[in-house]
Amino acid sequence: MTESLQVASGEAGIFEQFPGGVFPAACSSRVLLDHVMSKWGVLVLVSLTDGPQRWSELRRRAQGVSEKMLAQTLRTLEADGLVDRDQKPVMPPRVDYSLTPLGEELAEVMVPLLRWVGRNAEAVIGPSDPAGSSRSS
Amino acid sequence: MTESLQVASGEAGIFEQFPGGVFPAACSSRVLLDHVMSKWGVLVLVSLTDGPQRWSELRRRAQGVSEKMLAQTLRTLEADGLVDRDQKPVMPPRVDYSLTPLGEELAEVMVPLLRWVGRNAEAVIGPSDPAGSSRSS
DNA sequence: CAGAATCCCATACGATACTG
DNA sequence: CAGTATCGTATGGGATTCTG
Repeated sequence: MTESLQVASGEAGIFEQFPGGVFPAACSSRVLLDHVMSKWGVLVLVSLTDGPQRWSELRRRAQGVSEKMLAQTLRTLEADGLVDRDQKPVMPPRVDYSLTPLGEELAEVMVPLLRWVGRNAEAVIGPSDPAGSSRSS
Repeated sequence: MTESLQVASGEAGIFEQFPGGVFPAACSSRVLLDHVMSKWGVLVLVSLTDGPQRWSELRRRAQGVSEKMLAQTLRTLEADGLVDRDQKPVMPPRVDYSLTPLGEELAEVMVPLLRWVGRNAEAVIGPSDPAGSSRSS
């Protein structure tokens, strides 16, 4: 039971990498983890899996994202070298976002996770009960 | 380029599952995604990969987590059927947390992502510059 | 169309104190 | 030890307005 996961992941456990804890607090891993696992970061990255997309396209596909958060997310991912921004000097302006090679690499390990969530969400959470299991405080 | 990811993930693209967008807003997938990708949810799940652990152990390993957030995270993950809570009726109290079979399944797709982040964090973020790439607003 | 800037609120989160 | 309860702050994040 305990070691099955480490075998399944193909190599030794993740804790050989970080013996003291999961990830040391306040290290670069935590920062990147927060960027990448952020609510909108995940959706943007996975959306771009489908190929280069424009701003308005991303807004539609990552349903519910505000302009502010989309801009902030894209700037963060771009600064991290995961997303490429291609602005065409035309009028009206046209900007295409796409995954960098590094971003594609990340997406390769992200997509299986998303697919798992998609498969198991209804069984775990329920058909349509967003309030049911998010009772905080 | 565009389709390489879908090939790499072993099956068709994730968008056959959700043609309209990444995930429809306000559906169960989003809820589970938020639970699972939450800052502490990730660390707790991955920490439990190493086997059953006690409350105080989890607090130490998920460095920086507050008691409040650890409790909240564990309750959410338990309600989702990802984490099992085993309270022994002894004094002083002893509680062991472990992954359920479903949780182990999730961890199997989560660990590769964490390993990728661990490998690439320094190259992407920098050795120790948490402020450098998180300039928001 | 593709954003930037501003305002403002909800809540995520941490610190502290208390309990079984 | 393993939590709960309460409080205060920081920040995430939406709505709106403005610009090239």
